[in-house]
Amino acid sequence: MIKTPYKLFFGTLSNEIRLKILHALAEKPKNVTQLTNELGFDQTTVSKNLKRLATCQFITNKKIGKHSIYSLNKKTILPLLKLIDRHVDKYCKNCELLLNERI
Amino acid sequence: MIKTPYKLFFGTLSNEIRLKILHALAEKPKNVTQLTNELGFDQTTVSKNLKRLATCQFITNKKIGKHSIYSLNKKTILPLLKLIDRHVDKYCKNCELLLNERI
DNA sequence: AGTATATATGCCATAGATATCATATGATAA
DNA sequence: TTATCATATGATATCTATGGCATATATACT
Repeated sequence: MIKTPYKLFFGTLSNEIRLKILHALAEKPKNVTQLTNELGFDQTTVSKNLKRLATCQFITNKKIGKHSIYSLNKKTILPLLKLIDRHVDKYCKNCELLLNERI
Repeated sequence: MIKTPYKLFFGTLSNEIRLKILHALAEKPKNVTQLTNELGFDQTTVSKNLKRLATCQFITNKKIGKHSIYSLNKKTILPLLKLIDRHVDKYCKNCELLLNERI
């Protein structure tokens, strides 16, 4: 059980697959099959992670026929990632090193 | 092994204890003992989570004698939390409901 | 109806993250 | 030096989160 929005939201963003999905959707809206082919994960894995991203409203979806098309919520995600990028730039130039050790 | 900065940073923020530490440090800089007493966790737990927060530069520390004083990096953390707050306000008014179910 | 395609959900083994115990290191004072 | 306080680290048991299998649901077409 997730207790706070912060934990829910940041937890959603701390997953490689979900980050890749966000990246893939940054280009343009895509359906599940497209994402599955592009990313190479199981379709059920993609679906579940899409659900979690949608729950957080980081993405939205629109059903058209059999297809479920997901779009990035750019208004939130882009500033969020930009903030982290600026933080890395400003404070974590040597961050690469830390990534190789367990913290 | 943590592979990307995003996963590292967002993972750091998706933990109750670390969020509480950030909240406690928002008030003023504190040392490990103060935080331990205030939050009620084991001292070693507090120390380790402080380390991870410091690794991400979300907090900084200054050693004075035997004491290690930690301060919030307000320039990053405050805008970050504000961004999430605005997102919740804008898109996730009913978010409380989702928090009670597994995603 | 049946078939094919697209997406979603329940279950579960397992990988990953976590808190705590025991212990170590460091710093100050007697 | 020894004792004490403050903080940090290593090992480990436990808990959580995860991806993928099997399956279910949904939609469209014949």
